[in-house]
Amino acid sequence: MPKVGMEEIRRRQLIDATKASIHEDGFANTTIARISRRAGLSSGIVAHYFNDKAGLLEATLRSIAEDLRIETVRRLRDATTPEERLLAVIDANFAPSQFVPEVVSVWLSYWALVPQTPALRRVHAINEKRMISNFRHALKPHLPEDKVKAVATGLAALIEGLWLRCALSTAGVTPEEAAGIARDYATGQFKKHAAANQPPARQDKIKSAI
Amino acid sequence: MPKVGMEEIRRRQLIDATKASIHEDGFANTTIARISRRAGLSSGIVAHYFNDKAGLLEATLRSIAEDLRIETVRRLRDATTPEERLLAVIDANFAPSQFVPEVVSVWLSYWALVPQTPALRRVHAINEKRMISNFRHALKPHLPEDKVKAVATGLAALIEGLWLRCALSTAGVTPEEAAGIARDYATGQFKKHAAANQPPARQDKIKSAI
Amino acid sequence: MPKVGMEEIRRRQLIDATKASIHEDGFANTTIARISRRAGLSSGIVAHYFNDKAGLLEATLRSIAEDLRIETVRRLRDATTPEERLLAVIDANFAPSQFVPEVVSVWLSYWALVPQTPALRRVHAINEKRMISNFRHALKPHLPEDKVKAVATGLAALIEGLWLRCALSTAGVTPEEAAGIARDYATGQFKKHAAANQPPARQDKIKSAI
Amino acid sequence: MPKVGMEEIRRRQLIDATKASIHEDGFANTTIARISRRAGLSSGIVAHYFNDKAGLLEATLRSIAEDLRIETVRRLRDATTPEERLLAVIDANFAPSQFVPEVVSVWLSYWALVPQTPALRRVHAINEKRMISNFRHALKPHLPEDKVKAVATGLAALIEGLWLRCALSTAGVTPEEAAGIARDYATGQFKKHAAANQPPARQDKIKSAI
DNA sequence: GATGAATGAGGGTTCATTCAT
DNA sequence: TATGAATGAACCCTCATTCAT
Repeated sequence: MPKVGMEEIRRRQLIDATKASIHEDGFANTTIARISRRAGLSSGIVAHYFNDKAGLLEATLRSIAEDLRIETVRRLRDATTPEERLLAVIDANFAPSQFVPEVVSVWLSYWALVPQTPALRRVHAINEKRMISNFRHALKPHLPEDKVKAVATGLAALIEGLWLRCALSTAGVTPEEAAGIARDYATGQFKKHAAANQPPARQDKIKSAI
Repeated sequence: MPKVGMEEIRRRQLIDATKASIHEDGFANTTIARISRRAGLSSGIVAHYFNDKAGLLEATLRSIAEDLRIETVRRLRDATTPEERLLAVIDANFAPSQFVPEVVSVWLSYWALVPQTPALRRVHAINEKRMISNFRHALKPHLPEDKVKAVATGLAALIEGLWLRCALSTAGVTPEEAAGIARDYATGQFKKHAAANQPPARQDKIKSAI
Repeated sequence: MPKVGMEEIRRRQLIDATKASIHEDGFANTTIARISRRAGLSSGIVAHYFNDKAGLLEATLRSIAEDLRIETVRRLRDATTPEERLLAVIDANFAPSQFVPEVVSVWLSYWALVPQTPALRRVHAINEKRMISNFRHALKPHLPEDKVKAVATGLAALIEGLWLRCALSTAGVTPEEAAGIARDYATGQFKKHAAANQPPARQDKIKSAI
Repeated sequence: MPKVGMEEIRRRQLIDATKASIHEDGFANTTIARISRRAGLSSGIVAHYFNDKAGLLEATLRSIAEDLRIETVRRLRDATTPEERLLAVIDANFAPSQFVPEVVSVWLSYWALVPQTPALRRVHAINEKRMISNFRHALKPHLPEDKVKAVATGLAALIEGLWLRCALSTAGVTPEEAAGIARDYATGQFKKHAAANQPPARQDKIKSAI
């Protein structure tokens, strides 16, 4: 008599153990044996629930990507103006649940795999598209058409660069500092454009929104 | 009597082959067998010149770090004002020799190893310190003391984030776009501060420098 | 649910195959591949049960040392007089189970490793201590204090020297011949002393015991 | 213009370095690289003078066997009676030049190779034959025909067993103790037989010879 | 006579995978 | 549903050997 709901529990256990192992042991030392030991399960269980080591790794990436998505969606629900939307997306990326070394270590490891792994490439492309899309929508009303892409790209790059430092710097960056830097970049871009092309009132509004 | 000068040639061959393999095969698939085959040499040669696979990998990282350092130093020689120095450092990071997928892939792979590899950790710490130090010196004259650190951090993050996209994006960012985004961030920070705290003349000077 | 009791079976299989390989292939040619092939198992099995090749080799030495210990203990149970004890120990060393080329080859190989292998050094020291201790106890009642050590050493040396010949000589020594030589040495030592220091009656008793 | 006499010098250097390496590094760690480094020469030199690693190893064994032979021959020149001859052979085996750990380590390592190495097997057989032959000749006049072989075998075994202890025992046996034990064995065998089959006068003679 | 750069076979080891239980 | 024993391919590394100089 198979227990119901076991599948979800086991999958969660294994994904969590994978994250922990990538962070603490390093990706190269993340083996099925270590993962299953951390999860308190046998090595065979991975094949049972994920078919493959690759399957577990992919599921783990999907998991953190999903966490970020949820964090973003939740904050976007409360945002009404484009500015608020922009800041909501930024803040989601530096939410405590995302800007912790354990999670960032996973992102970092996966980035290194993306170029050569078709499955991860697809997942990554989707994630990227979503983030950029969010930024472009929020930026569109305030920037000239030809600037939108560059700023959106810059913002995404800045966020990932700050994540990187979170994982790599011994004297790390705090989530608050990181969020501050990213917000600063966004507002700087807004102001610059507003000063040249828009009435001052608009600029104030932006400021207050931030 | 053995041939002289072979050592440097062989080391260069192997380092180049390592870069190529990391980029094309992926770091996880970069084996001594593949590297030496690419170099047109035997597998034993790696032990001969680098002791270890780890030794070759470390030498490869040192190599690209050194290339960046040289690129930076060369540009700094021609820079006279702080602004020019800042832009020189930015441009060095997007020089054609650095902003190519092959080199960026190596950076990417190494980032993923840094947290668990003491030797790479040291190399990374030195590189980081140098980059940040360059930025802080260039930013100091134009920004209030308490802003310098954040902007320097943001600039470094932005650069590495743009490198990341170079490695990961199928529709990649061009070096020119990337450099433009980074310069834009720097000038934005300058302007913002100049507008508030400095005479307009100063601002013009900045603009012209860029 | 894994099969129970497999561990002991596999360990025995591998230890036996190791002995056979050392004897037939020579220690230098005793590889994991050969051992496992002899055992009819895969090469990975060694790591599974012994961690290491070194672990298997150490276990093999412990095995033959243990066999000798058991053989000795069993014979000592039936020995009542010191003379009987002495002969029991001697006979144990030439028991059919010990004085066969296969087992002696293992002893021989290990002797060559002892000086440079701390783990084996410890095992060897224990074995030596036990053998010498057995001899000293048995010799004590019949020899003057200052002779005991030399005779015990001589007896141990003689036994190991006879083992050596068992392994090296094409026209080998038979267990019976070897045991006869060792017994002869022991009784010679007894007699010599008895003739000088003890009443004839005692001497007869020794003779009869032997 | 090739230097004359170089060959003998080089061969000696390499053989000495081989002995040192076997003793200090252990046989398994005795590589051509280590040997030639110890000798202050290049690795290619071994092929030049010994063709092979095997050739060098065989030459090294021949070298210590030859040293023993010379030591024996020298002592036999001064021996006139059979007893003296016997003791001369015994003493040669415990001469300072032979009973040192370095030389004994080499013997030990070679014993482990003899069974599987035809070339060494031949060398060993010759050595053995010579030693046993020496003993038999010396023992013949004093022992009944049927005892000679056993005692000669015992004596050879005892000597090699004592060598073994020299190499393996932490609390080693001194050459003097070792020689004493071996002499004791020989005289014991003589006495035993003399007591039974010969006039007392003969026995005294033996004693004085020892 | 002598070097040491270069080779490549073979070693021990690791580990994802399979499968009987 | 879950185990872990067993496999064997692929890895890194060592090292005897070769050979141009």
